[in-house]
Amino acid sequence: MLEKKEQKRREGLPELPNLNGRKPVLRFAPNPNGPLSFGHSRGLVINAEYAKLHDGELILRFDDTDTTVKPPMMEAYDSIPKQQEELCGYSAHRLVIASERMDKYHDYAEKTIETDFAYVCTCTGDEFREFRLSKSNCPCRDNDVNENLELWNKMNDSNGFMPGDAVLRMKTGMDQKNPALRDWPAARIQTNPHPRVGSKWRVWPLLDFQSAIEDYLQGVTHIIRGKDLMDSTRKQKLLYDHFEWNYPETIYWGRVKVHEFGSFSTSQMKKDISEGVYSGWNDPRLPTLSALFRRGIRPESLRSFWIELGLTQKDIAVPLSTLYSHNTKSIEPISPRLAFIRDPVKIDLSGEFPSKLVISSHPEEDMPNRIFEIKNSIFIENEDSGKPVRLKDFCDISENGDVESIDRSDKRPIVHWITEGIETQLTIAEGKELAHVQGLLEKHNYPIGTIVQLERIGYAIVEKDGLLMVHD
RNA sequence: GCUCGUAUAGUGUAGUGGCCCAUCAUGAAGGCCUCUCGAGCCUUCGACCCGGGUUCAAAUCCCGGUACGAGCACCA
Repeated sequence: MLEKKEQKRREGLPELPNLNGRKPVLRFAPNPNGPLSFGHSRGLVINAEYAKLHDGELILRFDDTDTTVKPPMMEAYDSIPKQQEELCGYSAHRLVIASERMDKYHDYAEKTIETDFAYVCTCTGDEFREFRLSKSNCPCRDNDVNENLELWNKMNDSNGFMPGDAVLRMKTGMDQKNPALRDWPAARIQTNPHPRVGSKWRVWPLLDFQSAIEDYLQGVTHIIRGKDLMDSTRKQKLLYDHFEWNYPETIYWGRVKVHEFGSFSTSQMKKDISEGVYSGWNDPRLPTLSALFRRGIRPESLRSFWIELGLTQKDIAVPLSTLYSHNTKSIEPISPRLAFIRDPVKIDLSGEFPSKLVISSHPEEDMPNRIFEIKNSIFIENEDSGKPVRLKDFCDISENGDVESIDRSDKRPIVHWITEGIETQLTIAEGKELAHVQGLLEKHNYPIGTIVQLERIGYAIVEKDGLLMVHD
């Protein structure tokens, strides 16, 4: 009999391919040349969710094998694990630091040489590019194993080759259809000291080699990576084939662009911060995780945001408002209401009205009440003045401040107001600019870091010296 | 140049031959509720890149276009 298949909308992340009852081992491998940013949060969230979903393991790996182009930043080794935990809700099961596993990479590099799957190439980059394009062998390819071993030693010898003089190449074949796969480079010489291990090593593996070896050693079952690394997968598979290892399942995603963030690179941010363009890594204008957290974007919002975007290979552009709508859902129930009066205008009240009001801090949730002692005047925003309005939770007044009704008597606009307040600055990150709005903030004693909702304005977070806009 | 990938409403996304005159979210418009321009609820708008082919039947398979993106680094 034919079974009717129920087609329901799939919720959440798609199934991990070829799991076959295994507990998956996933990894996220940032370069600690700077702190985590919005882009990293995708990899973190998706990998961590899968690991949690299937009771598997998450590996946090520092791919810190470049001391020249992307020199490691020591603080990042501390800040990244902390932020990983904050974002994912649990800390990674394993922490791997590539620079401390160099002996393994060297062992395997030597194995590739000994098994004649690698050779030391002393051609220049330009020379090799020609060979690659013309599918012709470079002269170094004919070195025998012993020659290669000798040259390898010379790469490792501080009196031997200098950076740029020689690289180790995998002998994948110059006749590969895909030019990217032709005898790809696996290791090169760097003499800049590494901040963690100094000058202990001279020959450092490149990503395709280091990552491939480490994934094997860690028993990684599933790799989730950008589709820009598709050729990386193919290169690594050739290495796995040589060692007769099984390559992990690989899932790719496309590029994500957030228009409001424009293009930031870690190195550019680093430069701008040192030049004082930004106040620090958590400057609200920056797309770093610390800035987002500071701005009141909650970890669970980032998680549901990325899960909803899913794992398609499409390159997508998402407006920040999508992230905000996720965030609103999580902060709305916990945000007490406060009045913030921009451009305040004092209104003298006349007529009958109570001298004390107790107003709730949230329309639905149970929160401590706000208590107002009302004297003879209140403040409203200039924009709301000059017309009859309803003071929210208080009374109807005329344009002159005559109290016309305690109960709501008509459909006049409802405005927020305040008896007295503290001169406060609200900071708003608008693209690459910071806008500041002065106003009178209702008295409160919420601690720093509390997200409040400024009535009729939006959400803001309490900072030491004022308010920082979350979003509206 | 070579190689690889992707194409469903404004934006994301579900959907792997019939349940799809296509899902959900977000957005926009309107309404309800509410003493916030917040939250919630309701309604409406809006899409299968193009052209062939296979098939009784295609968003789903095949071929060819087109568009966009990526790799070919001594970065990750």
